[in-house]
Amino acid sequence: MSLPLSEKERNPARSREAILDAGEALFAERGYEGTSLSDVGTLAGVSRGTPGYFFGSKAELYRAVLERCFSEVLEAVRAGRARALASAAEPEAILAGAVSDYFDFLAERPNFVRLIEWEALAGGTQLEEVPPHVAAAQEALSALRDELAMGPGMSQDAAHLLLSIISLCWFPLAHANTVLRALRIDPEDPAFLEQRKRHVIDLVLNGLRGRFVSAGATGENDHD
Amino acid sequence: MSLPLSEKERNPARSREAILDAGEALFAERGYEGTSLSDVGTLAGVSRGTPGYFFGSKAELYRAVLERCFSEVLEAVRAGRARALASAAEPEAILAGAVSDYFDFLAERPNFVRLIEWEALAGGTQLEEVPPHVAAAQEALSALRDELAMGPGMSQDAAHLLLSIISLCWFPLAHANTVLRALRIDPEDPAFLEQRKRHVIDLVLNGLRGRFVSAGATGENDHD
DNA sequence: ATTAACTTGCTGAACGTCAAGCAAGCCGAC
DNA sequence: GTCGGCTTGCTTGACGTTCAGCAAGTTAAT
Repeated sequence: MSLPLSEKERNPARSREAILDAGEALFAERGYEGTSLSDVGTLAGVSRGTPGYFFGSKAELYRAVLERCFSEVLEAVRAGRARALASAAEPEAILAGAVSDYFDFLAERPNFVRLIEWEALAGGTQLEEVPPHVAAAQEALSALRDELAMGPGMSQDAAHLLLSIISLCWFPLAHANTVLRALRIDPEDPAFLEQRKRHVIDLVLNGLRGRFVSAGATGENDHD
Repeated sequence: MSLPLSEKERNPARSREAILDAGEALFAERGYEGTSLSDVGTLAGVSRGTPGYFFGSKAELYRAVLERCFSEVLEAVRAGRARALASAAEPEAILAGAVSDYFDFLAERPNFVRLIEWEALAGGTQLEEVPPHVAAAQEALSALRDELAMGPGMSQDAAHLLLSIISLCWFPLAHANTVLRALRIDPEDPAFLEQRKRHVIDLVLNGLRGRFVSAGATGENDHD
């Protein structure tokens, strides 16, 4: 009979998790170079050397953090896709809902956004070796193609649309300290976030209707 | 009479410039923490200590790099605005041209994009103290408001539209190594860039027409 | 000769990694 | 049941490297 493991006992599983959590927080906050294993240890409540003991090296700890993060993302993509497939709503409403979900997903995961921003600057070399990353992107792309029932000729359009959705949702989160601040926008303001989400969805839907739908059936975004 | 200053003579102005150039390249490539003054000196063709001699400290060199970068940006914004004011074209065409120009501007300045990405992750604390940064954003916003002849009630819409334009142009450049690679897009491909630019302009124009313009006058983007 | 434009040597701090050490649990022998 | 040896979890000290900043030195221009 194993008791719930009091705070002070040995517990490798909990130590591992604590180190992963601390690593995620610190790598997201300060980047790979800006984070020392000593800091990770301190934040995790273990000693200087323990992160190295469990993960072998700083690089491997970093990769483990990325891996765990992207598994969560991939899961979310699959869940979203399943929900879309099961839904009886029309494509526009489904797309609007998906954009809304993605927007919220990112807004709730600043660590994820920042980790990828660091990776983008570092060249994305670590990211390539994290399988769920590519899988998540590819599955999202397939889902969008399927949902929009696009012919093979329009597959480029799906990629562009997906890229635009990601750009629009992502950028305000990544650049709260630069562009948004210069524009005197407070990214914490929930009113801004709501306006923003609506604006993004409108842009995407208008873009989707594009040149072949007249401007009659607008004005209702009945997602959420 | 001063000759064109041969390569080896002393020349503080040229050394300063060389150090600024090297600093810009290295800070953009590796970030503030990842760049050593020794590296800057080597790339600038001077010794280890010279960057410190001219700029006092690493932090001040960094700020000087940002300052020079943003002066260029501010100049470009003002030039663009002047061109728009002098143009007799209709607002849509002017907006399309401005988006196209901004798109190209960013694509030609990877250092600028990367410097700001690093700043975004560092909290933007240095950026705040670089006056041209805020000025450029504010002037771009005013220009957009003026151009679209927006009433005071729609000023939020102008900010959102500007933010969207920036997001759409910026993101593919910043995330060539992460999202684009996962989507199997080659960001170097000129065909992609052209498609992308068109897509962004279409999104923006469709978004602008929004709900009050019918889908008749589309299909021609006669900018460039 | 004096000043400005550099260069070189040095110092102290920070960091990743490795190796040694210690303590807590486990397990079979008795 | 307890004792001795072994493994595992974790800490601490040490080494080599890197770097920013300073100080002292050296060379070129005026």
